[in-house]
Amino acid sequence: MSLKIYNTLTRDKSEFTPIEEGKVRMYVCGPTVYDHAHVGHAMSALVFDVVRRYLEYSGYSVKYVMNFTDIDDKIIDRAIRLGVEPITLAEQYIEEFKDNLKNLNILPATEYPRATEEIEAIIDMVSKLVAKGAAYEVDGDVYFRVETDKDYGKLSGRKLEEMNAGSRIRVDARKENPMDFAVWKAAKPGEPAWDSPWGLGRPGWHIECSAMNLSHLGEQIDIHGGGNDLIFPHHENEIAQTEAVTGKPFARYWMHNGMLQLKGEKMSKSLGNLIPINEFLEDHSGDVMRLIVISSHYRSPLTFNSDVIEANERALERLLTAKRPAMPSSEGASQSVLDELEAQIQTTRQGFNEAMDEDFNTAGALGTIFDLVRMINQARSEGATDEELAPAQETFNELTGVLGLELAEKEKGTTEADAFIELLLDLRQELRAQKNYALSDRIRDDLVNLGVVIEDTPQGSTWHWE
RNA sequence: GGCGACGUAGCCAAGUUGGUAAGGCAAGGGUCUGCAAAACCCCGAUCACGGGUUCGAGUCCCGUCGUCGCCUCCA
Repeated sequence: MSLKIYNTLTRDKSEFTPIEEGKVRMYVCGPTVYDHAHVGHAMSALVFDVVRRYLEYSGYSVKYVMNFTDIDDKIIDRAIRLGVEPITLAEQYIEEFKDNLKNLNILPATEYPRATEEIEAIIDMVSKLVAKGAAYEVDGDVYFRVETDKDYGKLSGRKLEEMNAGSRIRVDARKENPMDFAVWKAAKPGEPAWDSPWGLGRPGWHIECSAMNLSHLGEQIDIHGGGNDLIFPHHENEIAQTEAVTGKPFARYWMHNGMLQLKGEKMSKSLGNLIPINEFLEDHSGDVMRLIVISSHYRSPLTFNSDVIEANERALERLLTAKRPAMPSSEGASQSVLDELEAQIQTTRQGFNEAMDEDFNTAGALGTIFDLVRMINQARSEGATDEELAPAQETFNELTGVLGLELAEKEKGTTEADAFIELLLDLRQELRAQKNYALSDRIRDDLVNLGVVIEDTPQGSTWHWE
C-alpha cells in the first residue's frame, strides 16, 4: 500500500515519495488577516489538517508551516478606516484565527511565520532576483520579469501569450510585460514601510510565501497546499520566484482544495456571502464542520447549506452511538456475532487505509467507518459486553482520530451530578413498576431538558449526556 | 474569449488500472417499549443527454446542454 497524491502541477495522481525519507516538509497558505476568517478558510485548514494527520499516522514526521499575510493593501485600508495600526489589526485577527483552529480541533502548525517578521529574508530574496536579472526596479517598485521564466504558467496551464491577449489587467506602462508582478512595493506616505535597497517599501504578496518557504523549509519542499483560487497567480508566481532563485524544482506536490459553495456560489468577500467561523461555531460543534468537509473529496467544490449542516449534525450523532457502552446486564454475544465484528474491524481498517491512500479519499474512509458503527451497534443490541465491544471501539476511536474528529461525549462519572441522576433513574424505575407513568415520564422529560438522555431497554435503563 | 473542474437515488456523496453502483441524511415498513427516544432489521438510482470504442463503460473518446472555479484581492 502506498499513498498517492493528485498533483496540480503534473495533473495526475502519483505515488508520494518525500525528498527525505520519513520526513515531510509541508507548507499551506494561510489567510490574509484583515477580517474574521470564514468557513471557507476553515475548509482549507481542515483539509490540510487531515492530510497532515494521515501523513503522521502513516509514520512520517511532518514539519507543517502555515503563514499569515499580515501586511497588505486590505489590512492597511481597513486599519485606516478603524483608526488603528495595521499590525495591531492583523495581530487581533491572527489570534482569533488561531482560536478558530483550536476550536476546530486543528493541530497547531509547527511554525506560523508572518510576513512582517520575514522582511530580511524577503529583501534578501528580492535582491537575488534583481541580481540574476529576474526582477527589475522602477521608481522604488520591484517587478518580477516573467519573460525570464521559460516555464511561467506551468502550474495553472496558461501561456504568457494567451494571458497577454484578452487581458483585463490595467497595463502599467512602467512594466516591461503586463504580466510582470510586484515583488516589492514602494511605500505610500503613512503606510508601514521597511528600509530596503530600493528605498522604503513593503513586500509584494507572492514573495512572502517564497521567502518563508525558503527560510523555514528550505529550497525544496514536499507538499504545498492552498485553495484552488490561489493557483493563479499566487502559486504560479511563487514557483517562478523560488525557482528563479534556487534553480531547483520548488514543491514536489501541489495540492489544492475546492471552494466551499454557498447557494451554488463560492463564498467570497466580493459576493458578501461570508459566514464567519465564529458564527458557525456558536451554533454547531467543530466536529460538524469537519464532518461536512471530510464527507466529500477535498478537490471538489463543497456544498454548504442548512440541509447539509443538519444532515451532518445527525450523522455526527450516529457516529457517537458507536462509543456507547454495552446494554445493562449484557451476557455476551454469540460467537458468530463476535466473528462478524472482528471481520468488520479488519474490513474497516483496510478500507480506511485504501481510501486514504487514494489521494485522501476521506468520504470513502468515512463510509467504511460507518460500516463499523453499524456492526458495533448490532453487536451491542445482540448482547455484546463492554469487553467484547472494546476492540471495535478502539479501532473506531483510532480511525476517527486520524480524521481529526473529537467525538467528545461528556463522560459519565466526571461530574457530581452523576449520583443524583442515578438516583432519579432508580426512582423512575420504581414509578414505572407501579405504572405511575405520569411521574416517571416527567422525570424523563425534565432530565432531557437538562441534557440527560434516558434510554429504556428490556434489561433496564441507561443514560448519557446529550 | 482563454484555462480547468464537475453533472451518480428527494438531499449530501464515494466509486482504484472499464466487468453490471459505498456511506450519511430524509421518507416508509417492521422489531423492542406502557408511551417515547435510541438501537437493530427491511426498503430506493443504470449513473445530465446523444453518439462511439469494447465481449462488457458511471469509469475511455466525440458532441450537446447545464453548473462552478480561475484569468483582479481571495482558502
